Amino acid sequence: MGKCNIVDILEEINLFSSLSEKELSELAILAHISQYHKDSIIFTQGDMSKDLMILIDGVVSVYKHDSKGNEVVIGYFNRYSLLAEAAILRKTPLPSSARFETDGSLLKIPLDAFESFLLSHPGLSYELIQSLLGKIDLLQQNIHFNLAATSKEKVLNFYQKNPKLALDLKQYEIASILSMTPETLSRNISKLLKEKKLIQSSSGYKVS
Amino acid sequence: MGKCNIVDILEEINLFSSLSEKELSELAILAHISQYHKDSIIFTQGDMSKDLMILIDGVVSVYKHDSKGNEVVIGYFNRYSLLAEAAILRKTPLPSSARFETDGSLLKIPLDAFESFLLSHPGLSYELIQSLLGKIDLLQQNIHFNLAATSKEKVLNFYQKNPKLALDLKQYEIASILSMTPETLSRNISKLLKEKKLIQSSSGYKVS
DNA sequence: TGTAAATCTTGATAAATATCAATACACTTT
DNA sequence: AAAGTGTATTGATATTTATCAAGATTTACA
Repeated sequence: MGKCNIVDILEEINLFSSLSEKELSELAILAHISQYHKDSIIFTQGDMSKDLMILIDGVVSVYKHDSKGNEVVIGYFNRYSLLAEAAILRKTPLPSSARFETDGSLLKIPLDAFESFLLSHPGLSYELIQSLLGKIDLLQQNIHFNLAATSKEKVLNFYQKNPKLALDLKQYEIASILSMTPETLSRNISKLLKEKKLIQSSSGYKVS
Repeated sequence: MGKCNIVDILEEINLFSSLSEKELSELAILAHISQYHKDSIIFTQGDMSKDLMILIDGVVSVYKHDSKGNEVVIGYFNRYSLLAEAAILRKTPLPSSARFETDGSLLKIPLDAFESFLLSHPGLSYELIQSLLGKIDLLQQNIHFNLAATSKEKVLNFYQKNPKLALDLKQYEIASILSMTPETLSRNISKLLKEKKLIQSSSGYKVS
């Protein structure tokens, strides 16, 4: 904490790519970094946040609880992801909870400071808009896919799009992301292996 | 077309609420309005659009085709909705198709003109960000809901959230939005009527 | 008003996924 | 190597939703 250079970190974040060194150091004064241990809860559904949060290190899972109390994982995030930015910027209660799955750290910028910074730095608005557009795109893909796809298609798509994540996660964790049971996932993996759409490698499954 | 005053229309659009009369008339020079008849196709999945599109009048349905070729309606839009803004602003192919369900009209602003206008009017960036955040919120709610909900919950939720739309649409259209069959919708309406969670009124169903 | 077309409902059956239970496998720890 | 724990697979069954087919109801309009 004390010894990390916040400017160096800010430089890596796409959202801030339009800012000069000088502007970055102004921003650095507003921001601070917090360290977290594995399994720390970052926020809980219904919370309000006064800080914008950017994940700097580690893996974070974002999840909700369904009507039966089951945890449904919405997604896993890593380095330089904005967390729950829509609710935070709109000052509405957070729609989900988040937890560190590994040790990690978070950059926090007080929302009011960020907002005035935004007003005085038009280039930042542009980057923020791009970032939000990217998010909308992802969400829309997600919706369309989930509407149209069978379990088998979801499984294949997951391994195609997240080969790296697939290696790290347990099957029951993948099942939770795909909102199906581990049994259904297992059965569909078997089918895809038989159809040679997935191939088994030493440490997991690969596509093709 | 000839006789509508574009400035008057622009004034009604939230996105442009921060602009002065003078700025609105600058923008009006860039924009134009097109009239459409019922059933006109506005764009087709895969198209690129060089114009930002804002719905001025009429009802537009946005839809995709699933793997079996069935049309899946993603949503119905009315007055002052931005259409497919994420793909258009990112200059990526449109992820869905859109069609007028009634006669109507569309305001179009060439994308490059809009972009330079955006750069020179920071207040507009702010409004655009708010609009995008609202969209993200909606999409996230949609995802979370669809993950967790049974058909019956989806039906009840639809009538709660869209009482007005529910009156206008045929049941098979509602079924398509909820991505279930008309039969399933009909059976769930019956159940909800029995449980008195929906009440039958002269011209449709109401909640409670 | 009467008829045809469109829409909605109901029933029987099929298909997909969840649930529950048992077993198999893999990785630690000793 | 054996025991134990966590994870994955398999089978039997239940539940949910889709599909197909037939009827009932509503709407349009001639």
